[in-house]
Amino acid sequence: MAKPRAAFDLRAEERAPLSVLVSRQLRHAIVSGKVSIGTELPSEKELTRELGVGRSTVREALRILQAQGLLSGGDTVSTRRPRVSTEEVLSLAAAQAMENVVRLAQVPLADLVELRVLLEGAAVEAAARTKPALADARDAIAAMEAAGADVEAFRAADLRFHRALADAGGNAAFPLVMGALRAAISAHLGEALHRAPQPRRAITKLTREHTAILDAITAGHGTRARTLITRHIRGFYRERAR
Amino acid sequence: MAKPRAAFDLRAEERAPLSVLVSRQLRHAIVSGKVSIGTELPSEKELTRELGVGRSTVREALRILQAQGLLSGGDTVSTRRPRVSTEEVLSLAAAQAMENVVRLAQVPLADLVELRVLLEGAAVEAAARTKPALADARDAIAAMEAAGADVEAFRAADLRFHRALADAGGNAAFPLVMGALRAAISAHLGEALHRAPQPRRAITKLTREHTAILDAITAGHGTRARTLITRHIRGFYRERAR
DNA sequence: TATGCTCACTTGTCAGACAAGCGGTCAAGC
DNA sequence: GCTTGACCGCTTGTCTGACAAGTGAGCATA
Repeated sequence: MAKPRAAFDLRAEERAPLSVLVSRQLRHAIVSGKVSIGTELPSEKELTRELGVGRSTVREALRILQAQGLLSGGDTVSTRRPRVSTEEVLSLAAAQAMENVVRLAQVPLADLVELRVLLEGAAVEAAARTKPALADARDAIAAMEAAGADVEAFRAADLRFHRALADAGGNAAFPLVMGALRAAISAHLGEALHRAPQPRRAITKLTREHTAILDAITAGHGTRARTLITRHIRGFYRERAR
Repeated sequence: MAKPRAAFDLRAEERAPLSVLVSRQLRHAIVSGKVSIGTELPSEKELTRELGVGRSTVREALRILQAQGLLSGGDTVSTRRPRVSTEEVLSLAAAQAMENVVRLAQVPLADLVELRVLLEGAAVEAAARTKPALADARDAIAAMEAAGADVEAFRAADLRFHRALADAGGNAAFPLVMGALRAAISAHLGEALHRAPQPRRAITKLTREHTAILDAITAGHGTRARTLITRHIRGFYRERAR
């Protein structure tokens, strides 16, 4: 296709652009842990030399990895070297991917909400059994009580609370899926809470529900916690969604 | 940063490479449905003209969207125009993103399996209530019975069966998450079935379990179906893993 | 010692070049 | 008339060279 094609021994079978091959190679090095999290990559020119391909190719490969979330751009503007992402960034990328699918496939909001109910229900039930530390959830509730009518502050605290619950389930996969779900859901829902006629009242009600859920967990009442959170989530969406 | 910067009225606040801006713009056009699925994009040169940016920039933007799964390369080799992806392709990309996270975050296999149990359990329970058409699942079982000792054929049929169950749950979000999970799980597990000492026997056993699950669903025994599939999945992974 | 200047290096972007493959046109041959 | 083969343009993939702008390190000066 182009000139040198470097020292790659690509099987003629596998017809993929060089840039894709390069990105795969780098991806493999990353996910296999060969280069650790937070590492700065060499400059583009160095990569050009090391990989034996042109800079455009290297750049395209980097862009692919960046889009997949495996690399995240540095903070400075001009000298920013891409770094191997933290899982934080990566799960953000996964969330966005999920959101893309959900939007393109036009998954109904109700289905997303039911999935959320299922996951969070399972998480709180597990938490009631294992009784992990729930300081974060407690803090979040305190923040909600302090929020008053500040919708934005409440939203942030609500996020923290539900994330804490997902973590408390003890299953590392839950928070990841929940994160993806959250992005997809809020894409549907937008800023529904802002449209509430009486934000202060709504916030108070939701906060009370949160407290009840947390109490049920700490008391070890798994089934009750599940019922409460199911009602909590369903109720919220029933009210807000259209 | 570069020369023309085109007719974009980007706020100086938002410091992002032009290629990223372009990709965002295109992404928006896609997910908002402005360009429909399967549409072929204009050639790179045309995009260059339309967007007022250089070809490298356009190419990087396209690569980003491709990595996100929003665009998929055509089938021909040289004249392949990127097309707006089907959800099929997109959910594949989401699956890969999920896999990245899972591997980098080192989510334990057991957690993934439990999540799968939860989802499929809920799906079959729902299916037992709603009794949707399950012809696909039945076909898949027939294919398994015909597979004999052909591990690859069995795997394909197994995939179809479980996908059919996920679909049967009636929740459009399930199959998407399941797809993502599957990629992550098989990344962990590799080709475990191939290592089974007696593939034929293992296949027969699994097929029997599948049949029992399907029967329970069609009989409307939701709880039983859930129990069976839970055992089925857990058992499989307990045997295969490690 | 603190401050400011200069310079090398980096990324972002563009323009131009070429190889290879695909599709259509058009003429020659049956 | 229909098939076949050469040819030409367009497209993608890749490389190279160029330049603007920003960053940071080293160095000179107050």
